[in-house]
Amino acid sequence: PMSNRRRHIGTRDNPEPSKCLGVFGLSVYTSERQLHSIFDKFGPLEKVQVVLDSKTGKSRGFAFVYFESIKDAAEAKDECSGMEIDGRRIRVDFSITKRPHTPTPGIYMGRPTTRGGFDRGYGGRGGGGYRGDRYRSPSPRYRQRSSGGRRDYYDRGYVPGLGV
DNA sequence: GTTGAGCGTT
Repeated sequence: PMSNRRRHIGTRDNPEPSKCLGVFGLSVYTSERQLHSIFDKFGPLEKVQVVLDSKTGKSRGFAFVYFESIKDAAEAKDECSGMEIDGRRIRVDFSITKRPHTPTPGIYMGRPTTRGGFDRGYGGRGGGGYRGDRYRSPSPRYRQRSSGGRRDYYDRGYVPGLGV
């Protein structure tokens, strides 16, 4: 197909520019409102959609952010890819899929866990520990706001004035 | 309060 010097467009290797960004590698505790406040800085958003597991209702660890402007989306992609949210390094790209898929008929099609090299050999985890409620950008352009850590409280139902 | 990577439900 086409030329072998050029990869297909619309694949994960070559996402076609879009107003929709895919955000991957998220902590399951990162909420839409967190993502909204982060990506909002680059331009108005249409919506933020964290993909939830149908049965558990928990985040599957990735999300889609819809910008109104494709230009803002491109800027946000460059600025936010590689940033850290809740202790996870996220990857941001133009989404290759547009809309949600039709409901999955089967059971969770998770990857067969070939534990061949991950359970061992990655053992830098001891003592490391994530603080877990901060995000920061690899680029100096992005500045964390002073309210950064408080969003977690909102996400867990804490509302000022209603008592703790 | 999980750790690999992961492109989607109403």
